[in-house]
Amino acid sequence: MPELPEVETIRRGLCGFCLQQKIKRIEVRSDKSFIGPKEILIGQRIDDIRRFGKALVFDLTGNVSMMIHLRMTGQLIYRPNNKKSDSFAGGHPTDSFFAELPDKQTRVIFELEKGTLFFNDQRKFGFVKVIPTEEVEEDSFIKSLAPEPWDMDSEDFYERLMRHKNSCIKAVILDQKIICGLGNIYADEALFDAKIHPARLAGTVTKKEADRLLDGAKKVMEASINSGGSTMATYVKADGTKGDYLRLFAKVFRREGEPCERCGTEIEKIRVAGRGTHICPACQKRSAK
DNA sequence: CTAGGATCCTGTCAGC
DNA sequence: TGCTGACAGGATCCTA
Repeated sequence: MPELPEVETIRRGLCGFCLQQKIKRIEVRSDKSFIGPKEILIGQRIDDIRRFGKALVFDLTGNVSMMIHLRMTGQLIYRPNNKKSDSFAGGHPTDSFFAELPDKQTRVIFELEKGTLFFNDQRKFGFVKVIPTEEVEEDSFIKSLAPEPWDMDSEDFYERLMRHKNSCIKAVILDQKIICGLGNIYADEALFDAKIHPARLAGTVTKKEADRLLDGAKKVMEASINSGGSTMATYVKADGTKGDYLRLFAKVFRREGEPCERCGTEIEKIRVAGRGTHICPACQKRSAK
């Protein structure tokens, strides 16, 4: 569920809390959520946290890394040993951010020197995977990722769309092998920004529209990253305040029934590519413009 | 090769 | 209250 901006926000946040800490102990509470030998991570120090699309890679000493993918419902929550210090939570927003941990959804616990990192994941689609550091780029998931919008020029993007002429444009931009970083929220927001109906076949998208869409994708994800809190990652102070960042940010996502801020038409929720999809039916016509 | 749908798993919510 | 089905901020696998 976390998309590129959330994962980037988590990366930055966790860097501030976990770098240079040793992993003292790992408790795996769900075998499905942890792939590989956990023993070789014990005693290693966290040197760096990298991001590949929506996946995080923790590089440890000893030439070993661990990839963490949150998929739909994963969360990473850091709690300091000193309860007066700030904690950090990011990922699928639930009350676990503020709860006593571990809780029912805790799948892996990383005990560090100064605190504890909890990997929570309601649906168990996410995972932690141990990989030798020099093989990270060869991992089949990471290897298959397309460039992010900032690293793709508009001609390249248009050509990629035209390779999937008969798929809905929304399905195409959700495919991480075609363009990397968008998920269900930012796909809807980018299509709204570019005034393109999500159910249109990619082959009907003009070059000019593709340019707008690529710009829109950059714009909505940048805005989210720059908002600091992003849409769901959030710093949790000792007094724990909750904020709905998504509502501040999203123009269409989960706004069905509300007026479009561009034209006042009621936002609708439809189904495209098997996913809940939010559009302004007036701004996003089914034909090219 | 592409395109579509089912699937992994758990929880919540609307409707009866 | 209790049941049922739909749905969920992702990605893969299977089928045609």
